[in-house]
Amino acid sequence: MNDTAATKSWRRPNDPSVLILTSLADGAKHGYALSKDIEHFAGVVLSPGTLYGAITRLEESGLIEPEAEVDRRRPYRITGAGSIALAEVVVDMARLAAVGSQRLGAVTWRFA
Amino acid sequence: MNDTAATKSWRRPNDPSVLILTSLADGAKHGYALSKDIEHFAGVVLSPGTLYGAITRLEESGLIEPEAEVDRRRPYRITGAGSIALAEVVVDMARLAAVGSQRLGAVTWRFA
DNA sequence: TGACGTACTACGTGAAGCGTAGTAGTCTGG
DNA sequence: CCAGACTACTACGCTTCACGTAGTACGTCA
Repeated sequence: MNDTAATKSWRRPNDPSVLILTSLADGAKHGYALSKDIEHFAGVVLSPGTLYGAITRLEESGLIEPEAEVDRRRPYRITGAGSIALAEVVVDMARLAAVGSQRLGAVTWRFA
Repeated sequence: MNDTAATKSWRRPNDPSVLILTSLADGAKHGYALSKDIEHFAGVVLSPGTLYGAITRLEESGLIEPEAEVDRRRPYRITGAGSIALAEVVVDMARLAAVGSQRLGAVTWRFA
């Protein structure tokens, strides 16, 4: 359907990548701030290994890029490609959620 | 937030499990039919290894259960626990998609 | 000054995605 | 009537990633 080669290569795994992109979508953040933000909006705590591993892979894929290091904070910002990829994933997730709820038969929709 | 122990243990990986549950949500199907249905509604082709591996794990988790084998078709049906789990995932996905689209700033919503 | 919060790096393990190959039955058409 | 396509799986192996644990280091506040 969609699924460009680039998309496929990083969308494969779970979702820490998606969570990171989502978090960066409203402004650059460094690792620790990311983990706090994600914990806040998704209720998921990513351990350092997961977090920085995913960050490294996202950077290698060109979906996020580092800003100038301040103190020992290394902030990252989402790239254009990253925004596009995130948008695609968001649409896919929404569609899948729609199909799921439809097939389950009228799920009570409540997201705060 | 939510995330019961059971949920966590199988939600970890990617999504073939979610796709399978979604597909089974509107009726029992055997492996091959599943793969066709998933290809149809999600545009994703799962290779046998992925498909039957995920099926096995879902069965071990009690989220789906086999029906009587007819011919050489082994149909599976979603269990109560499976429906609940799927509903949770659907809500999570929808919420994540909502946050993502919000942060991206008004994504054009179009799911056929 | 020592405990706590911040901000990472490094490393190892296990599980799962994914593909490839192989088996076997059925069904269709030339 | 047999070759090829479709159906429906099983078995195996590779690679990647999630995830955790441990460790380093700096700042701050009591």
